[in-house]
Amino acid sequence: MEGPSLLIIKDELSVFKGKKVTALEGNTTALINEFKDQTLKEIKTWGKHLILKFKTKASIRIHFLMFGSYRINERKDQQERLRLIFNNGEVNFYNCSVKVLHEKLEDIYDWSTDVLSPQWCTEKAFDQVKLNAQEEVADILLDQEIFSGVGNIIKNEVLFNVKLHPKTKVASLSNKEVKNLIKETEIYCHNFLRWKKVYELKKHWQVFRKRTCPICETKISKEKTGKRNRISHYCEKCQILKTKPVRKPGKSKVAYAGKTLL
DNA sequence: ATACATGTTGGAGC
DNA sequence: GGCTCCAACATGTA
Repeated sequence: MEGPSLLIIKDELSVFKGKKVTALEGNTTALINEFKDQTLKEIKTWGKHLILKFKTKASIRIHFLMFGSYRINERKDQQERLRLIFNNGEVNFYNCSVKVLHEKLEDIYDWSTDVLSPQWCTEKAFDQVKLNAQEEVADILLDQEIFSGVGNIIKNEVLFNVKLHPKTKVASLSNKEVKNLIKETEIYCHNFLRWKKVYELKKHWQVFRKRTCPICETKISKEKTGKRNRISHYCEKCQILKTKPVRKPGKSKVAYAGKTLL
């Protein structure tokens, strides 16, 4: 479940805004009793976090991880992790992480890193990316402190769109390329949301779980990359592995480490 | 049908 | 203390 999907859930849950929770059920180990008879004040998201904020100021945070799911006014044939019953209906969450937050949300969340937030700040993202020069681009896009909400689908599709090999190091990119990467990530997140709303997200996948490149028909490579060890789907022909040219001191000629120039 | 994957956390080990 | 690695969680899909 990636960031854009949470905006859809947030929207669907808005029917419960201002309603009182009459009962809570489920096998979560989080201490949720305090929310009985409390009024849901606001539904927020931060990246992949779904935050249900109550009038008391305490919140329930849901993270869907890889296999989380939910149903509104409907139950799956499966033990729910958390069920919230309101007078006008109920929501069920499955296989997710549930956490109770007592902190002020502004104290623990920085919405300027949330790609889909109105507060999203591309300049901040630029600075953060530049601070991680040694990282591979595939790893940096999954960094939730920089690109909150970006998941592996978005990562792979964005890297294809900007024609960068997932193992390219940030240090090998020009400032212009970094800015472009950030802008394209923002654009793809908005497209993801738009496409998902009309059930045509998969139709737009170009490399993620695809067999061949839509441009050159080369077989899509699929391998785990980077320190995060997540699958990267990419076209080795269209997506360039940029490497920083090593310059010999005092000479303008480009040297290639380890290779003999003939 | 077996393996993999829209993800993160916490603990072990160094 | 900090860093890295890996198990754990759990289920729909290929």
